[in-house]
Order: sequence, then C-alpha cells, then structure tokens
Amino acid sequence: MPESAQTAYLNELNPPQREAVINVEGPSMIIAGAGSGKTRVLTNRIAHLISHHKVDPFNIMSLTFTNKAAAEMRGRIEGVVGNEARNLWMGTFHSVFARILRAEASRLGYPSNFTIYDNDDSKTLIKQIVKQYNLDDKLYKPNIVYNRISGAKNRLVSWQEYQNNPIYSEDDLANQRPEMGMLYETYSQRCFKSDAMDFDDLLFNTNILFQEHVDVLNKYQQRFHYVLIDEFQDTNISQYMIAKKLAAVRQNICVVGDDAQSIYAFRGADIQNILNFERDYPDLKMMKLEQNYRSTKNIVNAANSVINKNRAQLTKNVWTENGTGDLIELIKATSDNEEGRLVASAIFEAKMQDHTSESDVAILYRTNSQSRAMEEALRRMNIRYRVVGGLSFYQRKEIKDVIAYMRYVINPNDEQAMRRIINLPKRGIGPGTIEKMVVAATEENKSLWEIMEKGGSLIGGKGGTQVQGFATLIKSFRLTAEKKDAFETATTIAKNSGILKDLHSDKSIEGMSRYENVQELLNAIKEFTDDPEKEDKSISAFLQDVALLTDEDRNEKSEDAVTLMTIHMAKGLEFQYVYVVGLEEDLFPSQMMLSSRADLEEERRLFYVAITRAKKKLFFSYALNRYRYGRLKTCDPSRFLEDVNPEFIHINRKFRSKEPVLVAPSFTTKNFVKNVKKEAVARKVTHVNHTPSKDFQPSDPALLKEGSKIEHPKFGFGTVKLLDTNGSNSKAKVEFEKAGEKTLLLSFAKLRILN
DNA sequence: GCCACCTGCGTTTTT
DNA sequence: CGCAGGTGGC
Repeated sequence: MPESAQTAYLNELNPPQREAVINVEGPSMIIAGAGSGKTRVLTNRIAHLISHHKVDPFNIMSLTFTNKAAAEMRGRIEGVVGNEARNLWMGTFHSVFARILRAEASRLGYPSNFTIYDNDDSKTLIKQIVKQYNLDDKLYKPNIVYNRISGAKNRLVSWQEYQNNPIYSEDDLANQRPEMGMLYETYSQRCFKSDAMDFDDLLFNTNILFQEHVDVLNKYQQRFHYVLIDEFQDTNISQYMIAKKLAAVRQNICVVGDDAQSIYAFRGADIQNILNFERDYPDLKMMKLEQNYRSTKNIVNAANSVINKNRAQLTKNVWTENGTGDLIELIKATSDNEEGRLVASAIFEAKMQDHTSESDVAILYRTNSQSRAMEEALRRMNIRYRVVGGLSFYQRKEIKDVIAYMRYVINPNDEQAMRRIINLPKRGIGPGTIEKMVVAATEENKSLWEIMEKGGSLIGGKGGTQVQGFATLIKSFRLTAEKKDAFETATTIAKNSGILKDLHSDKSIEGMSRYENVQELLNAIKEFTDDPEKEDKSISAFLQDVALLTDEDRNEKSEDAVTLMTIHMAKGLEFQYVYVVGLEEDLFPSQMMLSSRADLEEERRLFYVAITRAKKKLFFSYALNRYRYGRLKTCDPSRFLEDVNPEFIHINRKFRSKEPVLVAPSFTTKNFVKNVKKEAVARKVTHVNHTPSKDFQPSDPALLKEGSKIEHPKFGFGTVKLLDTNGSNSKAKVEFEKAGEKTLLLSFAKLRILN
C-alpha cells in the first residue's frame, strides 16, 4: 500500500496494475489486454523506479516501436518525476541501437556517421544487383528478395550461415530462386561498402557487436540496470536477443504485450518470443491486466467472441465494468460507393442528433485504396476528414531528393544517394556514364568518388566534364557543411543544386506542392538548428535524427476531423465511434492471408484490433460489389462477420441498401441475415453462462476419444458422443450437461479433457 | 540522353 | 484504376 505522497500514483491503479508497477526486480511479463491501461502501467513502473527506488534514469532503457509511443511515454513520466525523465534511454529499438552503433561503429569497421538506408534504398539496391547479374527480375522481385534477406537478418542468420545451411538453399531451390544466397551476400557487401546499414542491420549489427566485443557488451550491461520492452508481441528474434543480452547480468527485464494484438508477423515479429521468454526466465513474474477501461461490454464481449476463434493464444479473460452500450450496427451496401454514402450519412446523423464531434470518429479499413470511396462520400456531405498514412512526408520524392544530396555530402560512399542525385536536375549524366565509372572504380580498385573527382581524364567526353562539374558542386557543399549549420547547408544545397529552381519552374499544382514541401523541409531543419537542446547542429546530426523519423512530430493538428486509416495504423489508438469497413471475403481477410492457418489467425487478430479501438459504438460495413483494379467484382461478406457472436450485432433496416442486388451470389444478404438470426437463436437456447475452471487449459484435440469427458469454456461439461476425424475439418458431437447436444469443429473449439 | 507511349501488375508496414 | 518500368523514335 502506498505510504507517502510520493507514491500517490499507486492509488490510481487497480490491484493487478499496481502489482505490475511495484514488482520491479527480476524478469516480468505483463500480458495486457486491449484497453487495460498498459501505457499507464509502463510509465508508472518507470516513474516508480525513479521516484521510489531512486534508480538513476541513466540506468533505465525503455524500448518501444514508434517514436510517437516513446515521446508520449517520456512526457507522461516527466509528468510524474519531472525533468529527470530526460535522461532515460527511451526510444525505438532502431533509434536506441543506432545510437549505440554510432558510438561503437569502429568495432564493426563502420564510420560513426554511417548512412541508414530506408526500404526504398534497399529495394533499389536489390534491383540494381539483380540487373547486374542478369537475373530474371520477374523471379527476383525486389520485394521478395528484400523480405527473404530481412527475414534472415531478423532471425540472426548471416549471409554466410544462409549460404551454408541447406535449409535455406533447398527452400530457395524449390522456389526457383537459387541465387538468393548470392544476392544476400552481394547486398550486404554493397551496403557495407557504402557505409550504410538498412533498418534490419541496426539490430543485426547490434547483435554482432555484443557477441564479438564482450567489453562493449559489459559496458552496456553495467549501464542499463533495468530494461523494459513495450509491444513485446511485435518484437522479432533479433530484438529479443539484444534485450536478453543486455539484461543478462541483472535480469531486470520487463516485457509488456498482448498476443491477441500481434499483427506484424509479416514483418518478422515472432510470437514465439513470448514462449521463449517463459522458457528463458522460468522464475518470471507473470501478470495479467484484464480489466478493460476503454469500451462498452458489448464491444469487449464481441471482441472476445472473435479472438476465441483463434487457436494459438494465451488464456486471457478481458472484461469491463463499463456499461452495456449499443449493439454493433451492420451496414450493408451494394457497392463500395454506396458503402461510403451509408457510412458518411451515419456519421452525419450522429453529428446532427448526438452532437458527435468529427474527431471522435474513425473509419478503419484493410487497405489504403479503400479510402477513396470514403473520402468522396465524406466530401460530398461536407464532413471534415484526414487520411493518416499513405505516403509520409519523408517518403516524398522531392524530399528524398534533397535529403539524398545531404547524405551524399556527408558520406561520399553512399552509392544510393549518389545515383539518385547525380542527374538531378538533368546534367546529362545518364546510366551509360555511371556504368563507365563503376567499371573504372572496380578496375582501379578505387571508390566511385575518387573516379568522379578525376572526372574527365578517366571517362572522357561530355560525360566526363559533366561528372567533374558535379564533383566540384559536391565539394563546395562539403566545405559549406564543415563551416555552417544544418539549415544554412541545406539551404545552400537546395539552391545551388538547382533543385529549387527546377521545382519552382513547374507551375502545375503538384509542382507547386512539391516546391512547398521542400520549403517545409527547410523549415523543419531550421527548427532543428534553433532547438537549444541540440548540441550538434550540423547537417550530419540532422540526418541521424531524420533517418529514423517518421511523420510523428510533424502535423498531427488535432483539428476536428474524421480519421481515416488502415487498421494497422490504428493500433494503440481509440475512438468513440469506429467504422470497420470493407468486411468482405478476399479483402478482409485478405486473399493473400488465406493460405495458412497462422496467416488467417493473424488476420483475425487484426480484426480484433479493429474492434477494440471503439469506445462507445462500433459499425461494420461491407459491399456486395466493389471496384478492384479498375474492375467491378462481386464480393461475399467476410467470414469474420460470422466470427462475431450474433447477439452483439444489430441489423438495422436503415443501413440496408434499397437498391436491388444486381448480381445474386449464393451468399446474399438474405442468406446472411438468416444465418445470423439462426445462430442468434441457437446461442440463446444454449447460453448456459458457464464459467470455465480457474486452471482451464485446452487439451490437444488429438487426444480426444469417444466417451471422453470434457469441459468447454462456454458450454460447460459434457461427454463426446461421436468423433469425425477428418484433418482440419474434424468434428466432435458432444452431449453437454446443460447446453444439450453440440457438434464442435475441433480446429476451433477449445476443449479440456477431464479423464 | 530524353521524352512519349505502352504494358503489366497490384496487402498490411511502427523502423 | 494508377503507377512503375520498358521500348522506341528523336
């Protein structure tokens, strides 16, 4: 119990939250259900370490996935402990370890001002390599190659191991891509030669650093007494191994996460980390935050009914004391455009009748392309909106161009930056000239920059002169960069390179917006140099900041507007009113996620994340026809709609299309409504309100026999009457004591065998 | 080397 | 549909 005013914050926590805050020693795992106050616990835990246990903030490392989350958490901790919070090592995995890598770069043969390649740089480089080796670019598509390399790095497989382990070569051979190992090697070497690391390298190389330089590892182990990880379900093996190494001496490692919200496996996140954590730290304290403070009972229970359809999950019982609230509204449309109209008018009506503010409303979709129809409808009804995501500021071509100049000025080995700007604006240096230089560089074993400096003498002709002019320009920028701060250097570059003039002469709307964007970049740099907290105001320091920055600290004007975004982007956010749109087969779940059970379960977790964003009221919608890739396609309602226990769904006449259904697929609304109703009736009869035993654990369905006594979390106790084993379609007919006879799909039902 | 036209292809994406 | 990349004429 709290003893002093200093720990007054503990009074604001519920018992499990308080446990999670005060148990600071040793390994802990906090499983935090959606809306259970996870951030609050994490911030209070850190505040508690500082103010109660007198831990120096310099000794605490707290890792998150987004800059935004880190900034928010730092702010909240500052609110409790004050200025001291500034000294926390708090940031994204990538930014924290980039910082360490810069400090220790020489150990790995890198300069400390190494460049960080973003995904575009990586994929462009892969494209170049595939071309250079005359490989089939249909087979070796940049995305495929990149994902393969990324996957290997995230599992700490070096290119040497990749080439030596037949697991990979056989797999690649089976996929007709025998050169993958060679591509991985070449890609790595090209990055190294360019003094560049990609995003995965920041983690991979940190592992190498700690593995091969024990003194360095020791130093950081001594430094960080407490290691905390947020969104642990989204970590990959590489990230987990870093944290594990850092915490190896003191074992004060705390991970917070929710397996039900793991939606980034496709980027290497490995849910296995949660299981590994339990294995690696057998004496861990496991804490569960299960009380939801965000949503109504109907929303929480609907979400539970969905996630229960997944087989792979930790047992967790999310509940709430909040009111029951409204049922979920189901909106059915004949077309994507009508879906937009129906959603827009629902928003409009709520605004008129309940005085809902636009900023309380979010429209969530699976793919960015779905925003179009929504935007059009909202515009027509004069509803303000903002689209989150899509192309971020720093991904815009004109911004990347200017930044490429800066990168090249700082790092003469940055080949990707060089290729980007050498002929921008047009200088008459084409691929032919660049190829000549690459050949010359290889033949004379010199860097590209050395060749360029000599320009004319080596290449000759017009190209040579042009190259020499370019080299002179870059040299002048380098002189500026040495003497001046980031803002002056960037301004000089933008002007003297000719980029600004080029953009200025383009009087089209897009051209003017590009010009403004570059001006905005310069403003951002001015802000950077004006910031009294920044000691180093050089262009190099700015680049280090910007490489790992996404859009966060820009815009985010809290203007009153409806938010449109993908469900992925919505993770961690909450809104009073949420519209989950496009609930159709092949769209959500995405057709590309149907091939394996694991994929479909990840997709279902995505649906769970969407549902749990809503605080007050939730809407689902789908269209029976939708334009996809310019063609009209008929769609079936999503199977996920059937995953929601129908007692939480309200089917409202006013949301149903009045137009006749043009194409009549077998699964029409009528059928769907009938199905929902039928299920609703069935549920009512069998709702037995069974509370599962405290230690309820589903058993392996393979062990089921006819006559087995079993427990089902909802239907209670029963006896297996009939078994139909048929692969993934295996069913069991069970006679329940209270709920009567049921046929259960074994791939879904969680049964505990009692005898 | 540059520009205009044509073909092909298409999730999600904190870093 | 809309973009990226390739081809062909200048």
